[in-house]
Amino acid sequence: MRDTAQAADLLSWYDQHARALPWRVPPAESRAGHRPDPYHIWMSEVMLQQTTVAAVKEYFTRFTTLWPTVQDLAAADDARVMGEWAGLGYYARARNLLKCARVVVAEHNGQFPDNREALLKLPGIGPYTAAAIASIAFNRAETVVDGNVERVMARLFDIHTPLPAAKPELTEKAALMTPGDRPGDYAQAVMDLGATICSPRSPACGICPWVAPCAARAAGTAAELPKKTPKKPKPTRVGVAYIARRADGAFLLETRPDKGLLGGMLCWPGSDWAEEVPEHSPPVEADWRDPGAEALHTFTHFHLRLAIRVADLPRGSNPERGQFLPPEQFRPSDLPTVMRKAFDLARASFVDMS
DNA sequence: AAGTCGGGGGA
DNA sequence: TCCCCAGACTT
Repeated sequence: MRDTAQAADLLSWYDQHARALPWRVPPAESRAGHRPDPYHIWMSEVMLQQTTVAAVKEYFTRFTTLWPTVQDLAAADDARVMGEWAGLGYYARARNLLKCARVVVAEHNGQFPDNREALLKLPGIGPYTAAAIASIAFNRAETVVDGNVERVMARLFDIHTPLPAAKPELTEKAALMTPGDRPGDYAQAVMDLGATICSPRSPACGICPWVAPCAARAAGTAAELPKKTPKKPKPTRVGVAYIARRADGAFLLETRPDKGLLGGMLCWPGSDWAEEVPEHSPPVEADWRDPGAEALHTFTHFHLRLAIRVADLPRGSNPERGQFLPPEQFRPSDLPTVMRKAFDLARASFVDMS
């Protein structure tokens, strides 16, 4: 039942068209038996969860430069790692990244497990990432099922069941296609195919190595697959953020609790976010002014209109919330995007800031 | 099974 | 605008 001929067709396409990526071992070297650093594969795969290759590249280079080994990362300061992750989103990934690095060092002698089952036990590693590390880093015949693979399989077999209900069936088909030879290259090949040729809107069937066996191509349904169950509309929430600067240039900031939205991230103190601005008081008594602009931002499941208040504080100021960060310890790039937007709008209100 | 959790780029 | 992206985790 397993189809090795089609896998071979895809692999020869990959040998010619594999994208050069910072974490990737090119197919020529892979065929020669050279394996990538499991630490690099793990790092890239976690960053790539629901995130585009283009967005990940810079972060991957930065992280692996700052922390070249899993031991380096395990020893890193939490706030530093969260700050470097700022802007990439899904911040639970960064918290789990650190947890996972520390487990690998403490319980696995600094070596990533080489099989799917053991990898699955690690924080932040789910079915996809476990299969990706096992196949790509250790060349095990595990099947990766990401958004690309779901789309490719739905088309290859002309499956009209909507996602996520179709996931088990698509996973089964993907497993049947996975070869015993070069499974790591095959995993990357099938994802490259989905990313470059079997694209969501207008698939380039004319140059697809799998055009012959593709059932959706024959049926003329490729562009409308995979079907997905409709998603809910996003409500709008509102809130207020308070940006205060002390006379010595220190800003009043706080670190969010690990759980929930923007967990563990450096943020401006403020109200909760709801349909109406919740009852609240500013983090410190001050002459708050309104810069007259709101930060507009869209999260996964709601839109946010974040009003801003700005104040200059005297040296002896005693806030009820947050802590002062001196200017040499405050990098705006450590803020999640919505908070950086708010800061950019507030800058103009501090007359002596550019 | 459904909800939570970011952000950006392309159509 | 809307959709998508090398998903994981919680409820």
